[in-house]
Amino acid sequence: MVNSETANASRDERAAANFVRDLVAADNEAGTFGGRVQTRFPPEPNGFLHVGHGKAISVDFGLAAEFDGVCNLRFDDTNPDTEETEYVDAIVDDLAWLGYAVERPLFASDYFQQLHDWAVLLIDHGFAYVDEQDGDTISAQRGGYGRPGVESPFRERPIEESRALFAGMVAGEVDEGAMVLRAKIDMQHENMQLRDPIMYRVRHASHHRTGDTWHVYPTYDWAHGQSDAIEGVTHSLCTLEFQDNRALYDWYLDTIRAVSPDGLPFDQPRQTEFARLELTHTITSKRKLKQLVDDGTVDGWDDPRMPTLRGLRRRGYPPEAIRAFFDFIGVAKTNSRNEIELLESFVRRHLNAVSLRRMAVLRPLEVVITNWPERQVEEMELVNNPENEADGTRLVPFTGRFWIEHDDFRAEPPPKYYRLTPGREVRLRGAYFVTCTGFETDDDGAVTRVLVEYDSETKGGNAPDGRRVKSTMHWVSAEHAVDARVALYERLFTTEVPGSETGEVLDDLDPNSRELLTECKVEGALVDTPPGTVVQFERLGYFAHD
RNA sequence: UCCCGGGUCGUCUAAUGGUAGGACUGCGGUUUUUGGUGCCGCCUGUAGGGGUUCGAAUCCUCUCCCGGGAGCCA
Repeated sequence: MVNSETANASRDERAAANFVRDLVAADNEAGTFGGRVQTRFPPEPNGFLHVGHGKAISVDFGLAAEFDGVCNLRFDDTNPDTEETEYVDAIVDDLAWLGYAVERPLFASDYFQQLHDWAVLLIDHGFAYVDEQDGDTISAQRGGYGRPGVESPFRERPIEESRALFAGMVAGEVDEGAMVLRAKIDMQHENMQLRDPIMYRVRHASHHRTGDTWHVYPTYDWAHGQSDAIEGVTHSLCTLEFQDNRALYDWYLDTIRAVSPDGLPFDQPRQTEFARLELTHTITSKRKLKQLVDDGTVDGWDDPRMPTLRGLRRRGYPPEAIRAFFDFIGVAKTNSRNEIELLESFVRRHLNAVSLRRMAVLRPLEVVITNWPERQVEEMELVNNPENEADGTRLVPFTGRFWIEHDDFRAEPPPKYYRLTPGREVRLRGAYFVTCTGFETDDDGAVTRVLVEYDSETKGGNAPDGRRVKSTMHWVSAEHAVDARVALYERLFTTEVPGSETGEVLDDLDPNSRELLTECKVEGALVDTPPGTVVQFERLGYFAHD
């Protein structure tokens, strides 16, 4: 079950817009694909998945699950120059983390032979030809928007000649760039995608799966629709920039069907485009992310500041929250940019419901209870999760010397400051009321130690006489504090493109975009528990133990 | 310039010919053993002009604006 969230998914009674869902439902009603629903998620294994891919995954897998259908993970590994097995494994891993475990991924490269045979069929029927012009020439002949293209001088060459030349390409007898196989469609077509697109190019690179078996590799367009058809995909969902490719997608399938002795053994899949995810303050350009990794701005693809799925994972984003976010924002054709705050709100909502609370002091300031019995240690019972009683309580040691947050004391308080200040009584969470009786400073006047007196009648944080305090503060016993490294997210995005210390490498980022990385500081902290869990933390959002 | 998409609060999204609603953000209040959480409230929107209709965000029409498209990338 993919959509098993209850608390998180029901932010709005109404389902978010999902025109693809409506379309699939309509197809089912009309019996278009015999009630069958099959989708696919087709990443190229040339990098790590980021949050933008997450939406596509959610759409592809989520929709299939919703209609009791199937969603394949199919690697679009048609370009040996850029693809590596390392990425295949990482993508499978990220998918599983997001909640979509794939038992057996598929590969476009598994269809290379079939694709080749279909290409030969198209040649034989005069629908494809070998062009010996170079790339610049072909590009120039394609024409422009509103300007017709020019037909290649090789366009009308004899079928036998194209067939022999293509065989040579396949056999590895042709240099890279010397020839391509092109579909013969229409050089005057107003849709540029249909001006004799390239089906095969020569590459002598070793492919991550097929090794040196092939010397020709299919282009995206020639591979995609047929791969869908071979697998029995009914709904081929992709992003908006492929809208113009749909005509070609259909042309290839229609043409193969027309010239095949047996036709195609499946219903023709239908491509539908939806808007990709854009998030404010978030880079999803693979090139720019790679730049950040390569120049050491971040520690790697899984750096918590990265918008990659593995970055989000280390950042402590629960996959359930991410999926709930995707459900909420819906699927539409409108070009849109979601605010990162909306994603964060889902993260907070989820974390608030499930996180075990712990106290942690980031910038410690020592506090001494002057009337505390020497060497006395008490165990205070604190609630693990106020949102869920079942999470129980824990015992936290308390002594006469402890740390509080530096910001929680002010020698000279500004107006409306309710925390510790000379003469004021506050509550130490789950422990005692204490009243500030003084403080010590160093030569520069900086506060080094705060002195308080405690009221022994207020154990647990309640005064028998019913008096109240304006503020409750967290603390960690100095004697028992555990030193931890935590990844801290005070604000979940950066405010500006970094300055000189990291700025140079990012010159080609738009300096006005304010879209860079999530602000993330990895800091030392004194916590009341050993590392190991994601916990929510007062005022700061939340943190994850490193 | 040609083709294809798309325009509802600041943002995302409902309303498919019948009260323009929700969430996020922001602001204010309230509760609270963390200034968190919760709860309540406020703010702001149908790109524009014509038309059809008792009635239009919705249908027609013209205009404007935004996005994508001329890799041997995907």
